[in-house]
Parts: sequence; structure tokens; C-alpha cells
Amino acid sequence: MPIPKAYEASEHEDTIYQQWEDAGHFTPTIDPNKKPFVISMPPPNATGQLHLGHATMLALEDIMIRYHRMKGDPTLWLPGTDHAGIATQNKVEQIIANQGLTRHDLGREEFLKKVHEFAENSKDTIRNQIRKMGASCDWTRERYTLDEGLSQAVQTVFTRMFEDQLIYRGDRIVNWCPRCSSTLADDEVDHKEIDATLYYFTYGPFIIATSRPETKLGDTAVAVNPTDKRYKQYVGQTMDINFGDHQITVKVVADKSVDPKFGSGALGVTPAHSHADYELAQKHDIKVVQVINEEGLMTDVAGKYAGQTVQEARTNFVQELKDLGLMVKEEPYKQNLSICYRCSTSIEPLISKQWFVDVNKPVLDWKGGKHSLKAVALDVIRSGDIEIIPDRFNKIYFNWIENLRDWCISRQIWWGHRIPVWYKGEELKVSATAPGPDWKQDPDTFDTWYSSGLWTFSTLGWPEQTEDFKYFHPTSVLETGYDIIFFWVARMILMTTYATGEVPFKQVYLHGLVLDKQGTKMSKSKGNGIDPLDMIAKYGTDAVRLSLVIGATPGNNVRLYEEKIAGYRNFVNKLWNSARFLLMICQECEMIDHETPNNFPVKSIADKWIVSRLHETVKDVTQALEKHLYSEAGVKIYEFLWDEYCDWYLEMSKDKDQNPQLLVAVMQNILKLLHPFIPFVTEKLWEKLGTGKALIIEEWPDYTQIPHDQDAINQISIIQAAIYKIRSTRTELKIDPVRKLNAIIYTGDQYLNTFKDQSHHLQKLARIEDLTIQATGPKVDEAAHQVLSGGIEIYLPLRGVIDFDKELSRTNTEIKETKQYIMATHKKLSNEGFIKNAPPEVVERETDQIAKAKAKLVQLEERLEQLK
RNA sequence: GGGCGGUUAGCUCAGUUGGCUAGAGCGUCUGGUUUACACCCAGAAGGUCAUUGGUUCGACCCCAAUACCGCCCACCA
Repeated sequence: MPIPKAYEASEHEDTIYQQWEDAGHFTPTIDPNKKPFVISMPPPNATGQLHLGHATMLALEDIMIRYHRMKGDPTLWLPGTDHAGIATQNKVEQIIANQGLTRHDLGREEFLKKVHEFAENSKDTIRNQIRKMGASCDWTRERYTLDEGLSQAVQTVFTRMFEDQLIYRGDRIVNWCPRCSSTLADDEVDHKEIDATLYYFTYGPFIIATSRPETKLGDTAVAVNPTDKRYKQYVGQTMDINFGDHQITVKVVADKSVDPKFGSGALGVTPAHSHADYELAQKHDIKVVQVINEEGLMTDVAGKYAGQTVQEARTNFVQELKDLGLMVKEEPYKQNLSICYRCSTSIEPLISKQWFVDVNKPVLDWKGGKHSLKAVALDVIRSGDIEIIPDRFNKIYFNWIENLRDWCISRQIWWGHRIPVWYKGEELKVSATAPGPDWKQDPDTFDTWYSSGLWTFSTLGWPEQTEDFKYFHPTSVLETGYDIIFFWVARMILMTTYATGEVPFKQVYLHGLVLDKQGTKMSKSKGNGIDPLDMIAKYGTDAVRLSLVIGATPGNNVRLYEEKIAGYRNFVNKLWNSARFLLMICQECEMIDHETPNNFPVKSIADKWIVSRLHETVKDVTQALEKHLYSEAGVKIYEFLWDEYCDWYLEMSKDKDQNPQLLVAVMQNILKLLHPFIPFVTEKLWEKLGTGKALIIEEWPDYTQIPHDQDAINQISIIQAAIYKIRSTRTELKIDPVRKLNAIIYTGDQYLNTFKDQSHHLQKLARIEDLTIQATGPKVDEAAHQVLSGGIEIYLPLRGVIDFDKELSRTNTEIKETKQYIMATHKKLSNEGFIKNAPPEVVERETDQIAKAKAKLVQLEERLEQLK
């Protein structure tokens, strides 16, 4: 039974996946004699849906994984999910908000139960969606950041850092999100430009400018530039400033960071609510007064404004300043507002007691010395222990690490790993469980990235020295989006080098963002998003995978649109149908060799040609994959299948010298090369055309085992050129494509045998009835005339059909073009520098080309004479 | 303010050690039921490779500057 005419992806994919998984093909065998290939899957958040970013990640990683598995490497792709502290908690808070509830209404325990339920549900969804993408990851090793073992790892690392005094608790200025009621790390703060007002008002003897007048109620200093003559007299003084009945006391300090040209040149310093001011305060020993609390309300310090929101206080205070006649002017001002990366609420910098990781303390044993986390994180890239692809991200990474401040790791949200610290009065103990009665645990949880920073090794059983950890760590490649380089990649490097003394991975491959056809970011609000699952349902996973991989280069964004996916669906169908054709011919002759792949029984020149081209393709694809050039590898095999195997070899096979064994042998190799890219359709076809073993665990082709014959390539190329010429001549002369023509070809001596051997292909593919092939011969009247490079002449006798004026002008045009080419090439060849400096093979090629063009020109000119 | 990326056919993009007369898919046009595939086949039209200068025997590719588009970091109150 022939297979159906069109490939219906949805009918096969789930079954095939199930077969792979049931057969255990995703689980590697540990072999101490072999070097493993390992990827830790970046864990999707346990919050819901697979999006195109995940799809890209899965497609690329699955290509790497399948390629290495076929190469015979013990290959581990470890999947999992991330509890995603703030993100997940926010999601659930939104859900209960619909019932008019807050997490505080439910209480910690009850709320966490709800989040847990939600996350478990999402995990199921995500797991199935990862399977839909065809990801061949080892589900037997699936992990979740809140698993028992991973929590153990978190506690162990915290304890060790605490003992190394790398972790400290202290009052520091932090980024506070009033809506999340939590701190955020510096890189978890986004920025948004807004139209704000810059207020200038009288402030004792100064006029100061600020966009946040309400914070001035918490000022403890005024800073001026040391060179600023206007204010020199005040420096060092302490003075009281009155706003009506409200008084503040400020110290006047000089600091060169103050720009005398901005505003009035005098800066009101609010150490508790600005990072920059906080640093000034540290430097000049300035008092810190908190005027905004953790709910975003004014504190008692603000006097009559106490209890008001920041916004209210601003409006009211501005009004009061105006009433008092203190307001000097208001200017429109572009302010770069800090907002929360999870809920877009405006961030309040404030002072809070939090846990920090010291990134500058040299406590880490690394390459025979003691170094800071920061220093090691820089060293691993500088020394090449870790390679970032593309390497332009090195600079971005260095810049971030170099400017890294101590990392605030405590969060006031509930969903996450609890900080393993207990208090009893003034006493403090680090312990996973209560050290005894009356001890109270720190209410805070860890920054999500603290636990995901351990992902490559916590998932392998660390802190136990498990067989998995010893064998599979460090991992080979970390593949992820460039938008996550700071959040995650940098954190993994910091945490892993500290905890294990190893790098987490040897290479980092960064992919770009998926954008729509106009190049804008896809988002729910814009409605321009493409749901990968819809596309899978419509076009099949294989097509979706190709559309995300081909045309994408590392670190660069890709645009995705439905027509593109449809195009790759067509490719998948093309493959299906070429296999269908093989099955039709092989069914009769039962000639499929299931036993000895890579046996290439060549008979004809065309056979030698396709095998040689297969050799080149296997080589190109393999080398591209080794260099992480996935798009290029995909394009190469795409073109080989469609343009050469189908359009030429298959067509040539519809003839007397059909060679079914070879057709199948080549197809088997094509299926292998394509399998990492489009695993489903290739596995399906392998059932019919393969060896009986599953394709997923077949051996990757070795091009050195495939014969290569340059002469066969040259011979077929010249035949193809002749066929192209005849076909285009027909179109130009508007000859009915169905009509058979006669042809006379003068080949010269070199190609006489080639043309004679291949005459049946010429006849068939160029639709030639009577074909005369000779080395030379007389000019033919009333015929279309074409000359191939090298002087091979083709006559198509068309008595009464040829328009001689047209033929004349066509010949003239071609003569002109050929002359131009000869002149350009001649110029190149008569340039001494070229002969001297260009590689010999380039010079040789040019010499050869000019000779061929000259031969062609002679023929064309003779023809012109004849036409006149 | 600092840094990065992009600019190649109507659209989306390839073009990795600088060397054939710059390519593909989609779209357009002309034709086409040939031993698979109309999700197909054959052919055609369409490009001063953003601009200017430099290096080189030779530049889409390297360097410098400019313009426009996009992104990241910093945060001058």
C-alpha cells in the first residue's frame, strides 16, 4: 500500500513521541569511556503556557541533542520547571483578586496551598507542550526547583556562604516594589520613560530642583559641587530648613558627583530613597531618615503628610509650597521611572534589613588562589573556560559583572525557598529545621534566581557526589535567550563556580527573540502573538521547528509569520512525497536494503553524481552543526533534498537506468541528516525505508565513508547547464513547453562522451525528440542557437517558428554580455598584484573561465555572421 | 551618557577565514494533469548589497565617519 498523498503531521506525532519515550531512547547510558553531551533545559516557569521563546529553545536544543545522540555520545537533556517565585505568586494573586481576596486574607499556609496547586497544574500543561515540540529530553530525570533535593542544594549553598561570611544581613538601600511587597535585585528593575515635572523651590538659602518633592521631607543633606562658588560659604554647615511648619535639618556637603549645571546646582540628599543619595550619605556620613514606608505610604517623619500615599503627598506638598510662595518654577521633564519587571509598579528605593551576597570578598578557591565571586565570573570567560556564542555578548557580560553590587537575595514573597535562618531573641542560627522550641524562622524567601542559579548541578543530585553529578557535570552547552543572560546565565556562573569549583557549562549559545513580521515584539495586548501550539496543530511540529531555526542566527532576533511556517510544511510534504515515490517503485522490485546502509551501488554517472553530492552535503551539514550554525545546516540539507535529489536525481530516475537501491540508500542518509531538525516525519518514513532500528538512535552518517567523484559532478553539471539553456530558450521564444523539439549539439572533444552517455536524460528533461550529438559540425539554418560556457553549441531547428530579428538581438545581447565578462576578467588577470597575491586556485579558475568565455564568444560571433 | 545589533530583490532573510557574472523562500508574471508531490513542475522579471571615504591586486564582507531603525546598560537630583 502506498502511503497517503499528503503528510498529516497530527496523525503521527503523538504516537511517535510515545514510542521513543516508551523505548527509553531519551535516557542515556553512562559509559565512562565516552565523553557525554549534556544540556540542562532552561526550566520554563510553572505558570502556564509554552510560548515561541520556549519553542525556539526546545527546537535548537533538540537539534543539538539528537545530533549528539546519533553521533553516539551518551546524551543527557535534563528537563524541568521553575517555581518562579514572584511571577507565580503574582499570577495566583491575580486569580484570587477576582474573588476579592488578597494573600493576607488567606494567610501564608492557605495561600501557598493554592499556589502549589496552580503550579502543579501548570507543570502538567508545560510537560505536555514540551512533548508536543518533540523534545527528546530525559523525563526520568525531570526536576523542579522546589524538589526536596534542590531545596537541599539551596540550603547547603546558603550555609556554606554564610560560614564563609559571603552572606550577610544588613540595612541597605534596596529596590522595593510596594505592590509585590518585596525587594527586587538591581536587574529585576525595568525602566520606563514618562513625562514628569521638575519642581524648583526655595530650600533655605538654596533653590533645589526635584521631580519628587515629597521625598524632600526626608532630606538630611544638601550636596553641591566643590568648585561651585555660589555655595562655597555653606559647605560644612548644618542648617534647619523650613517649609511652613515643617522643619528638616540638613548638612551641606561638597561632592564632585554633583553637576553644577543641572537644575540649580544644589542637590537635596534623600539617603533613604535614592541609590545615588544613599552612596553620598555613606561617603559623607549623613544621617538616613526613612520618609516612605514599605506600603508606599509616608512615615511619621513626614508630619502632617504621614499616612498619605506618595502621590497624595506630592500633590499636597506642591500645593503647600505654592501657598507659601516657595515654589519658583515647574518644568516639564522626561523622567526614566524605575518599575517592577513583574508587575510594572513604580519602584520605591528604601532602606531595609535584607540578606545580601558579597560579590567582592575573596573567599573562593579558584585556580590556586582566593578570589571573589566577581573575579571568578570574569575569569571563566576571559580564560575561555566558558565560550559565549556569539562572542559579542562577552562585552555585555563583562560590563554587567564589573558593575555588580552585592546581590540582595531575600524576598518578602511567600512562594519560594524559605531562608533557613532562625531567630530567638538576639540569637541567630542557620538550619533547615527549627533548632528547638521558641525559635522563629526568617519569614523571607530566596530570590528565584538563587535557586535556578544552581540548576546545572542541583538537578544532578549535588550536594551528594552522585554518579550523575560526577559524570554529567559540567554540562556541555547552555542554550537560552539573550534576554536572560544577567538573570540566569551570570547567576549560574557565580553560584556554580562557588559551590562546585567547576564551571556550569562549557559553551553558552544565545538565541534571539521571536518577533512578528513587522519586527515588533509579540504580546497579548497587541494581539500579534503566534501560539506555537496552534501552529503545530495546523502545520505540524516539524514545520514549526524549521521555521524557528532556519534563517535564525545566534544572538539575533527572528521574525515569524504564518506563511513561513506553511513554506516549511511544504518542505516536509516534499520529503514525504519523495519517499512515497520510492515506495512505489520499490514495492514492485522489493529492493529496499534494510541491512546495509552506506552501501552505495553506483552504476551510472548520475548515480556517482548524487552520491558525491551526498558526500559533500553530509560534510557541510556535519561541520555546520559542529560550529552551531543550525540555520546553515538546515538550508544545506533542504537544498540537497529539494533541488538536487528531487528535482534532478529523482527525475533522472524515471528512466531506464533507474537504481532503486541507490535511491533508497541516499534517502536513508537524507532522513538521518534531517532527523535532528524534523524528527517526526523522518522517523515515520524510517519505518518504511530504514533499517528496522529507530532513527532516533541510528548512526549519524560519516562523509568519509561516502564515495566522492569530482568528475561525475562536472559531467552532470554540464548536462544540467545544457538543459537549463534549452528550457529557457523555449520560454524566451514562447514555444509550447509540451511540444517536442529536435536538437543538434556540438560538444567539442572534451564533452562528446558525456553528452552521448547522458543523451537520454537530455531528451527526457528538455523534451527533445531527435537529438544529434557531435564534436563539431556545420551551422544550422533556421534554428535557435545557444552556446554554453566553453563553446558547446546547441541548435534547436525551428523552421518557420524562429523570429530572426529576435534571434539576432538575442545573440547580440549575449555577445555584449560575454565581452563585458571577458574584459572584466582580463583586467583582473593582467593585474600583476592579482597573479602574485591571489591563491593559485583562484587564478586558475579565472584563467579557465576566461578561456571558456572566449570559446563561447567565437561561436556566438560566427553565428552572428550567419544570421546577417 | 556608555555599549551593541541591523540596513542585501516588493516582503522575510541567507551570504563565517575578502576571490566564480550576489542567492533562497514568499509574492508577481508566463506556461504546465510528464512514474511522487498543485503543499507540485518549468521558466521569467526584479538588486549602484544605506551613504561617503579608506585599506587591498580584489570589498556585500575589513577600517573610519555619517544617516536611519531597533535593543541593552547607566540613572542628573
